[in-house]
Amino acid sequence: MLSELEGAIMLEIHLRGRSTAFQVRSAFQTSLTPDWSGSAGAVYPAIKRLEAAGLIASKALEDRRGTRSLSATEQGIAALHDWATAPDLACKLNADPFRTRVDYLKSLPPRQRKQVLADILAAMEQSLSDMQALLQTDHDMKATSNALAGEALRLRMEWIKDATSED
Amino acid sequence: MLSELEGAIMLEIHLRGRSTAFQVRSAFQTSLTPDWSGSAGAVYPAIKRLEAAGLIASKALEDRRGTRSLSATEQGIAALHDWATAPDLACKLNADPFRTRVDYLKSLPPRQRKQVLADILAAMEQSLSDMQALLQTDHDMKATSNALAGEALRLRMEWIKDATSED
DNA sequence: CCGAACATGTAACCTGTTACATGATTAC
DNA sequence: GTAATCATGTAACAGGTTACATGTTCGG
Repeated sequence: MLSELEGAIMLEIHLRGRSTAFQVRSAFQTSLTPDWSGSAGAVYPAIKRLEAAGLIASKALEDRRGTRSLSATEQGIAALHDWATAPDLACKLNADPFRTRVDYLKSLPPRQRKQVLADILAAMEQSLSDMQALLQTDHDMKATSNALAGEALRLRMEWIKDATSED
Repeated sequence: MLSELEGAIMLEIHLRGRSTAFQVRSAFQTSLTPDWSGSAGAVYPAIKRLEAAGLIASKALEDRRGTRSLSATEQGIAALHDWATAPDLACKLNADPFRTRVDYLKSLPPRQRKQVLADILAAMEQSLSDMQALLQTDHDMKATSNALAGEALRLRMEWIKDATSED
C-alpha cells in the first residue's frame, strides 16, 4: 500500500496527466496543507521508489538540464485507486493541532480563555480570507480539497464562537 | 517551542495533575487519533528531554519497578501555555487523509464514484458509532477534543452525501 | 549578462516506529 | 503459580527536513 506521500505524488501526476518531479514539489510547496513541505529530500527519493516499483514511467525531455516527464503507469493508476478508496484510511482521524490544544483552552479561567480564543479566532479569520484570495487567483487540480480545507477552518471557528458565548 | 508530541505530553500530565510515563503512553494508545501510537521509543525519550529542560519534575514512588510520578513545573506550565495558545498553530491545516483523497474520488466516473463513496460512508458511520460508544463508557480529560473529532467525521460524511446526491 | 526560476539530487540530522529486553505487581 | 497488566527503557530502522551542491533556461 502506498504511503500518504507516495499517494499524494501519484495523485498529483495522475490529475495533471504528466508532471515533472519539480512540478510535484512546487504543488506541495504552495499547498494549503503545510504538512508536506515538498522537500527535495522526500520527493525525489519517493519518486525514485515509485519508478522502481513500476508505478511511474518517465520520459526524458530534449533538455540539457535533465527534465524528466513523469506519468502514471496502468499499475500505478491501480495502486492510486486502492490507496484513495480504502475506507479505513478515509475514516482515519489525523492529528489536528487545534483539536490537540482545545482541552487546554477549555481549562483556562473564563476571562483568560475569552482573550486567547479571540486572538485565535482573529488569526483564523485572517487565514481563511488569505486562503480564499489564493483560491480565486490560483485554480488548480485540488479545488475540492481546498474547499474542504476552508470548511475545516470554519468548523473550528464555529466551535470557538460557541465556547466564548457560553458564559 | 514544544513539538506536537512534547506539547501533547505536557498537556496530558498537566490535566491529570500527575502522571507516569506509562499512563501517558496508554492515553495516547487509546486515543481516537491514531497519529501518536504512543511508542515507547518516542514517549520515553521525549519525557527525558522535557525533564532535562526543567519542564517536568519527577518523583520516584516506593516501588521496586521504578515507577516515577511526573508533574509539570511552573516553567513547564508556561511552555504548555505558549504552545497551546500560539494562534498560527491553531490555524494550521494538518494533512487530512480524506481531504487528500477527495479530488481523486471526485474525478471518478459517476457510477463508480457513487459506489466507492457509499462504501466509505458506511465505514464512516461505523467508525462514528464505535467512537460514540467508546466515549460513553470511557470519560477522560479529553472530552472536548473527542467531541470535535466526531464533528470532523460528520463534516466529511456531509460532503459525501452532497457529492452523491449531485447527480 | 545577470538574476530569477527551473530542474535534479545528496548528506547530515532529527524524530518516530517496530521490536526487543527486563523486571514487578496484581488478579484469579 | 501463572497470565495479564504495569513499568521503563534501548537499538535498528524508516522516513522527512534542512541545507547544500550543481547546472540550465528565460526574461529584462
